[in-house]
Amino acid sequence: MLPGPKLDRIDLKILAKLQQEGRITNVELADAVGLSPSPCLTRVKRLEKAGYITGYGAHVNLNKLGEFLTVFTEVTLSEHRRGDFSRFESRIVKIDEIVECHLVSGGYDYLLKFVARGVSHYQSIIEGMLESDYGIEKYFSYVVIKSPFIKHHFPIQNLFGQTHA
Amino acid sequence: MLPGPKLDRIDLKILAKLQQEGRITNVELADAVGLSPSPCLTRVKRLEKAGYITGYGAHVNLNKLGEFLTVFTEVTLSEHRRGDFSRFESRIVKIDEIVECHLVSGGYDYLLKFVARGVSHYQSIIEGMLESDYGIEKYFSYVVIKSPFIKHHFPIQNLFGQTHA
DNA sequence: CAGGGCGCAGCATTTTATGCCGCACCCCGT
DNA sequence: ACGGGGTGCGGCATAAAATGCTGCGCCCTG
Repeated sequence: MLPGPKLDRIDLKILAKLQQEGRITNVELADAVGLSPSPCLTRVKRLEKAGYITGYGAHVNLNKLGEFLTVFTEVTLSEHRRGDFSRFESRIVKIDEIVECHLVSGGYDYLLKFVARGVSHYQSIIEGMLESDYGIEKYFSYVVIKSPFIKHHFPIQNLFGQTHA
Repeated sequence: MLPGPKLDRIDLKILAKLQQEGRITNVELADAVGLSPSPCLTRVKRLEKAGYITGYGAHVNLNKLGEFLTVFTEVTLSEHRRGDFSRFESRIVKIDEIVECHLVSGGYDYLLKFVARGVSHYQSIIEGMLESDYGIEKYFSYVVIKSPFIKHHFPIQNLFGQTHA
């Protein structure tokens, strides 16, 4: 038994492949994982329906679109009661420019990732958050100068099997 | 052939759509952006070739695969000479478990994102980096407890037009 | 050893991808 | 204003892929 309840080796190969080539044809995918198209498609549909695959997306090169600003922002909430977290989360998810939200352990509460037109745009979003009742005690911004790499996939092969390969 | 004004409104709609539905059929995409399939496909191919679209990927639900560890790590290099940065970057890109690398302004140099099997796995990777000559002066780890949301797309519509729509 | 269920390959049909063609529109030069 | 050239679009024909159906072999179980 490899992973959780119902994923075999072939399922993992499918996930790994689709993670890196999301628009591969089912015919090619089937060949890559050693199945014929029919059962391969069946598995993909099953993985989608079961929630292992939550969607597909093109990787758009932001830098080619223009000069935009990416910022990682550390946020500390002023209160840490039941509800303060969910309230904060439910509000920021509506802000398009906040593309990621992580609750972390350590010196602060949330690590957010922003994508904005520039510093003034970013600043206006932050100010809006401070003025409204988001429950923010303090924040700190780390402007991204460059992203040497962003792999759009995690190492499925390393997360499994590595121990008894 | 300057890289800027090569994209018209339709191109942006294509990018926005593919960002969120990377496996949409060309027929549906064409309909969504108001073109017939032929010119739509031509544009997509052009956007891919020109580097606006760098690839496609499935969004795999890591949590459903098991209990894994995601960590954001702040790294400060010991030296900041020409070459120290590129050397560091060229080495860490080879580590599968490091899925993102951002050079930031502020209190440290790099913000890295790790995905590992657990703390011991993460620790072994970090130790390997410290023992080898990566040029790391110090680091700090922020373990991700939960990721309330990760949008796999940035707000193309907001980054444009908002100012002169 | 026999019965039942599951997953796979093969096949037929529908849908999509892709390349080709002629037409309309726009920009330019005359 | 008129004519020529280039670009991009829609329509059409063909190749390829997606999809649903069917029968077979394997494995578990009694």
